[in-house]
Amino acid sequence: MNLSELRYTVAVAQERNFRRAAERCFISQPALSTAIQKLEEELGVQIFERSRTEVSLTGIGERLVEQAQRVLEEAERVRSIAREGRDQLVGVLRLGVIHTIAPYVLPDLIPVLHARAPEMPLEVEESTTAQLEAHLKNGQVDVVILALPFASPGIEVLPLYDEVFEVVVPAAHRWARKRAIGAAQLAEERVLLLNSGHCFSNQVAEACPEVGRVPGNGMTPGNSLETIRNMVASGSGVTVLPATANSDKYRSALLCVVPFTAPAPSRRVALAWRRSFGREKAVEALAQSLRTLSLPGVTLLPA
Amino acid sequence: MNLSELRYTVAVAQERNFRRAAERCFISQPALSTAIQKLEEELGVQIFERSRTEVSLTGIGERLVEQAQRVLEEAERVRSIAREGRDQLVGVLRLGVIHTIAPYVLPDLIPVLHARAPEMPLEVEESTTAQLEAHLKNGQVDVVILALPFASPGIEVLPLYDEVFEVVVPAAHRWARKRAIGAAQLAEERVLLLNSGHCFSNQVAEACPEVGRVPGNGMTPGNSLETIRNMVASGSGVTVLPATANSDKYRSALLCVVPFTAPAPSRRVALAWRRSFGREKAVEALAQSLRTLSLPGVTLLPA
DNA sequence: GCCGCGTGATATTCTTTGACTATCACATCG
DNA sequence: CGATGTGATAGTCAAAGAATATCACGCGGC
Repeated sequence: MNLSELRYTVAVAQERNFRRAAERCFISQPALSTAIQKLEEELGVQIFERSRTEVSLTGIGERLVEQAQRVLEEAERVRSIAREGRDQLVGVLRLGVIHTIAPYVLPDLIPVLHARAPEMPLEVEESTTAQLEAHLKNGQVDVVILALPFASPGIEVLPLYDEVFEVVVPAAHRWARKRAIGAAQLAEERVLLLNSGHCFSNQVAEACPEVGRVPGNGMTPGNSLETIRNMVASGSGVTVLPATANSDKYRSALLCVVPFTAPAPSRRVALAWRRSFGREKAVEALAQSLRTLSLPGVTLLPA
Repeated sequence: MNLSELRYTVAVAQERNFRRAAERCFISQPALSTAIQKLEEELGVQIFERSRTEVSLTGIGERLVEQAQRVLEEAERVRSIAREGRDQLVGVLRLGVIHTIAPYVLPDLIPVLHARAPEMPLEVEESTTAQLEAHLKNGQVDVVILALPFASPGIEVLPLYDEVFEVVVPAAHRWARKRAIGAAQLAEERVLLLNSGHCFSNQVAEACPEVGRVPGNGMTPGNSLETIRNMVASGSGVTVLPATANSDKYRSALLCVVPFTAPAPSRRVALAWRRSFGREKAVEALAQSLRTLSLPGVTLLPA
């Protein structure tokens, strides 16, 4: 039994004539006859009574045709579901974002992406790179916004922009008026950083090796740069933040942002997704949307 | 898209592993892979995400699999309906019977046939041979009980039994005490018969040509031999009835039944059905049931 | 860090299936 | 009685579906 046979059966039932039914099915009459015979044989039941003059349904044939129609309708719904799903910009996109990017990029990103792909709701997971990598691989998220370096088998990576780091000190700090600060100078201060589960802390430590030598650094619990910013404002020390975390929105009278002396340390932000994730258009829409945001301290990479 | 592809898709969705799914479908893994690819291609949608390590459903894939299952369920119901219909002794049998047989045979036939085929309800149409032939050919009835001669293209005929004719006269009639009456003698009397739409009247007229010469004969309106019997009881004339119409059940003090002198005229009763009517078992059950009735004046024919 | 294992994809071959054309057998109708 | 229209049958062929053999690629153990 296959869908063609059911389609032919319904056609014969409606036309009550093999030739006309065959025409309607775009096949020859013998092909139709043998198809119906094959189905009747397989089902072990006579569906039609053929006299020379006319075709009629047997009692059981009537029930079978009715049910065959139901099968064909449900099959048609498969096609219609597929039609709906054809647009890659339709359907939930599960997006992972590292803690040190999410709060500073998502508020701007979401409206832009929504304008570009209005039928693609986001489900956002904010976490660490390690966690997001695992969830990316097991399919719990589809695309991740993270900082390089990052590589993983089966995972595609698209670098998007570079973002400089900046020093944040209390407003009353002796560095508050400085034009720029060298990385080595950070060794003089207590530098508050997120714990080492966060790539950003490691990148700061790498860019400013002197920081690592100061005891008490890098011990902050929690996952939020905002906590650190508050601690700095309260005079617990200084910190280094990515530029997007220092946009006007986060300005405070208690804090001063001071750039690094050139070359300022920075991180490269990228998208990552499973190579097998089929919705390239969705990834592209996300990348384009991120590129159109004008974020402070950010240099776009060529597409 | 065909049912196999849907079946394979559901299997992969359940196993989340092409090899195991292929095994469950009794096909090779490559065959499964290509089948799924073909379906995805046709639908223009990716159903599964294949990483080296595991298979998972895309968003649209989940909906498609669910719908595919629905299609398969409905297809399975086609098979189950066919299974039910496989028994030819299940389902309505539309039976046509001529007026001069129905009232005398059906009351005995129905319980016997019901015992033989309890799941085969009868729909009975009582009519003339001409009308029944038309209804048989256009499918309004399936099998007909009638009197020979009868032949029609595409119609199968099975003779069942011979039934003698008998003369019926009022109890006070001068023939009431006779042992037998010759056909020619009927010319002496007013013989009441059904109108010529009924084969029985014609057969009587043929067996007793003298009857035709008496004016006023064969004019009875209506389709019932009982009307004629009542007319005879009331003294309007005499008549000829088939033996089954004279069983004990219909005996009356006002009437006497007198046999013809040998060789008594008779009619041959038969079944007729469309050659294309597939339920030979149902016809056979009907024939066997009729043979087991012990009807008066009836001689069974060899099967 | 390399090798073996398990995964799905691909290439090639072969069988099966579905469809075509040509033709038949049969009933109907002028 | 021949013309017409019906579904069935015969013979042929191309396309679909499946099998075997093999590949490419992650992963996990040593």
